[in-house]
Amino acid sequence: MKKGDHLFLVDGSGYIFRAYHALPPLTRKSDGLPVGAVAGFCNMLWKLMVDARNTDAGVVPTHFAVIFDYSSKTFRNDLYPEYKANRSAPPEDLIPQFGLIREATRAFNLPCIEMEGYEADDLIATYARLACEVGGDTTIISSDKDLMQLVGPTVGMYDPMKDRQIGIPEVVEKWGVPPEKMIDLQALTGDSIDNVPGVPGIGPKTAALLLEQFGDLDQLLERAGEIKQEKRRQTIIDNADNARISRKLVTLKNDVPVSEGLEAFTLHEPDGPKLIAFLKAMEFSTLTRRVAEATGAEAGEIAAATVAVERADTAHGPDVGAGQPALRLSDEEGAPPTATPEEGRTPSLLSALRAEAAVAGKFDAAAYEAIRDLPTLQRWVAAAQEAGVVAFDTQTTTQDPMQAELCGFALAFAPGRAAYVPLAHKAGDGDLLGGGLLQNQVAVRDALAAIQPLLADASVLKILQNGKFDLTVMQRYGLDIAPFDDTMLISYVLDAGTSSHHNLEALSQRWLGHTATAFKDVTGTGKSAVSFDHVAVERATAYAGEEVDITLRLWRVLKPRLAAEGLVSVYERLERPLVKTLAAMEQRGISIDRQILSRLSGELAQRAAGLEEEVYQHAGERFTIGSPKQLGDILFGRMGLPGGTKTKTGQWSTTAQVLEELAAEGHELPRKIVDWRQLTKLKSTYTDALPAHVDPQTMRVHTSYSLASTTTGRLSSVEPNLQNIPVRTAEGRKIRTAFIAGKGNRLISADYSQIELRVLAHMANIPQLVQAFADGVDIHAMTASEMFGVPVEGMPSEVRRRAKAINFGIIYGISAFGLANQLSIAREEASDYIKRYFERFPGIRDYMEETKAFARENGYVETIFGRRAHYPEIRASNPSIRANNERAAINAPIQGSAADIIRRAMVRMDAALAKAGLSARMLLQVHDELIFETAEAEAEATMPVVKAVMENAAMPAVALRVPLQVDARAALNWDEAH
DNA sequence: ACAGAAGCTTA
DNA sequence: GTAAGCTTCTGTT
Repeated sequence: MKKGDHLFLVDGSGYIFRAYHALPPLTRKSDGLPVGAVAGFCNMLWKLMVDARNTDAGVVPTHFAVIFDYSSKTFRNDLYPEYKANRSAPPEDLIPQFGLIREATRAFNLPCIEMEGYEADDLIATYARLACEVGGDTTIISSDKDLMQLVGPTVGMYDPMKDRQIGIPEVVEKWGVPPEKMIDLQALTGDSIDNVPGVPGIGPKTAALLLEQFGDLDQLLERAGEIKQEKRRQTIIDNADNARISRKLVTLKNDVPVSEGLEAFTLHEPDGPKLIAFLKAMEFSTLTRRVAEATGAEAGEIAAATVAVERADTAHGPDVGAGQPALRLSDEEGAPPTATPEEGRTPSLLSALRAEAAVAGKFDAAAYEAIRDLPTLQRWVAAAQEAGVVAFDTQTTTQDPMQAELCGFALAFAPGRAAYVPLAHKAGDGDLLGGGLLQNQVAVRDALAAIQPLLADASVLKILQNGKFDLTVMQRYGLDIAPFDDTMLISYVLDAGTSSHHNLEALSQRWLGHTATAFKDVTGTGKSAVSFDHVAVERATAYAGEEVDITLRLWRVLKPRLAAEGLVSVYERLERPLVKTLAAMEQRGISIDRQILSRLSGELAQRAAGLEEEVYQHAGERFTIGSPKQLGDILFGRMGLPGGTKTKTGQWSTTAQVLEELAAEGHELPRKIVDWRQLTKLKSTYTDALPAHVDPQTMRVHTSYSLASTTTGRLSSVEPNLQNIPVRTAEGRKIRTAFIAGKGNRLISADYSQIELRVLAHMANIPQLVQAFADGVDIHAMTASEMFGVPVEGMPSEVRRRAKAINFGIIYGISAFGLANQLSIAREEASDYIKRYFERFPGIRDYMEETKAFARENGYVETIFGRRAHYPEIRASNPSIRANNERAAINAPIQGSAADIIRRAMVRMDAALAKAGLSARMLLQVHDELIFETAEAEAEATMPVVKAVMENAAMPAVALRVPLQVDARAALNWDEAH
């Protein structure tokens, strides 16, 4: 072990008890052998080995050992015979698991360390010290407070069950003292479980206070007479000896004469077949599958290990886990694997190795080459072709790919080996109109001709970051890019939810430990900003070279994780193919009628102005109506209306809901404010903003879809957002009439009916819901009928409305508070509804509880198609944060599965239309709706094809228990088609 | 010039 | 109660 290495020490004994008590259901193998703690232990080890770099610290172990207690008798019993004397025997069903857990450790190819006369904690202290002396770092896998005295600059702790790092600040936060004072604190507080006496009546808060005051235990005992509180003074004086003996008991021994050195802990690749044999013997099917996927082993071909388990009734000695392991694998233990070339590594180890190497790799901007002539470019193309993998990135005049003009492009075929090809950089300052083209640049036509064979070469994988941008730009210049990988999307598939940003800067920081040069630092900001073609070529080369170098290195780190974590098919089927599909949709754009919008804008302006005057009349003064602060002061301050709620910043809330309630009580002003807000919202966000987005060349509106900005797998739409065009009110729908088909064409809108409830019915497998969807009945009416016993025929609309709100609530991870809010009813009443619902649909409650448990266990949830959404705060101790995460975790598989289904439809759509001989073009996606434009004559023939693709989109990957239903309509504008 | 809060639009 | 993006106002840089 050397400087920079990282040692992981797992507190095996501590973990056994925690895993046992944290897993409520008694997990047993089919023969009745209890294995819950073993399962928890194996999952934890696997997660640590595969995912270590996902932790906040982003550390990867180079050395690894699992430490156990040998027996309950240690040198501490010589100091204090009562030490741990009142500890009761372990629970009966835990006893056989001690040996199994040691065997599990060996199956993982990890050293299993224990020593007579010492506790695991002493061994951990000793190894942490040894690692520190050779310059290495240590992470102790435990949350035991007894180990916190070891925390320091090179030693941290990690709690795998709460996914929490424990460093110096966390110790101070929890105990009020730094780690080096933990010994004195424990000496004062004692420990009833371990029978460490301490000083009676002194708890952690008081102990921290005293240590703060006196510095340390010796000072405290020496100057105890200075303590002001009489009773406290006396007990400390009386118990000084107890405190001293307690200190000896809690002080960990860091000089145990250990037999194994740190070299023995070097982390080896797990032996797939051996591990799988053990996991199969334990009947851990999920983990077996994961390990098989990650190690490339064929689980079906590996026989379960034969087991001989020492049962509780035959156990002997104080600690049944001690001594000989209770279980032997049938096959011989192989020799530890020696260093193997990279090609032989499993994906999980490969990605770990690469993550480590990537952090170590240095960036040198001066090493990037500016390609100034065609022969040099051709040499680079040849080198990239030879490498088979090349990162590619465009530099352009604007961020909008529909407007962007190419300034140059960059290539990298190995870490540190990057070049930039300036094509259109201009001379001097940007003020001078058309500041002439610089000399020594390859002509755009020549450069494109040179690069085209590379970008189209089927044997060369192009690595892009947010490839939709580069693909769109290059397609506008007539070039296609295939095949390609997209590092942004790989990161999104792996880490949706763990991190909200998958842009180059964030990924570089996280995975390479490298702060990427900011775009703004190159082009300037605000008024003085210039477009990239006005950046000096040398500077541009440093920037563009760095970007593409980062992209290539990220790919090397992230790509193997897809296989290691079983996410290849999500990436290859749901993400990567959508890049091309969306690029095409964005380039097509949609036609809008600017006259309609401009006329609407005028009307809205007039009506808003009229309302504005009336508002001033009623208020008795002129003020900024759009300022909630001023409005709140006038309504609830000066006018003295009964104010309802305050916002979290203490301002009066003036939401539409509050104003509507006031209006219902007969106040006129709030009504006018609500109306004014609606009109100005429509005007500013839609009628005025949309025309500004019409592309001068195409005369159409081109939105941009973001593939990686939601946690659940939905797309989002920006600049402009075409996924929130009004529809609910008549006034708002007028906006939709401005979205029109081109001359001689029709728009087709096709939307899924109740897709999320159908997904829920499938996932939770609820008989009544499945039947209702099979029968094609009104699902909300059916729900109401089940809940309230009201027949569907002649059902009052209010009853159905309530059931509908509950159905939506279920999808959103229902709470009584939220449902009460939605229906404007008392929370108790909402609570009753929910109770009644769960009585009628107990499977839904089970499903929700199982989803929460899965999320707590794994930190993420999965869609039907295997997409993951991470909720790292699901185990937060703050009940509000935890509840928020639980609701989100319940919603994500439902919303995400629906998102996956429409993604699958979109990926297949263009080919299906082409195959049917139809010319319809897919233009927009609004979560459960697709908008097409087609020739009028083909509209009728197009709809059944679209419907079929959408309704069968889950197949063949998943056969849903319920049919999907799609409604399609054709019309001249979006309002009528919808 | 930018950031956060409040509010409103969609599925 | 889920998931988003955009505009306005307001206070800070």
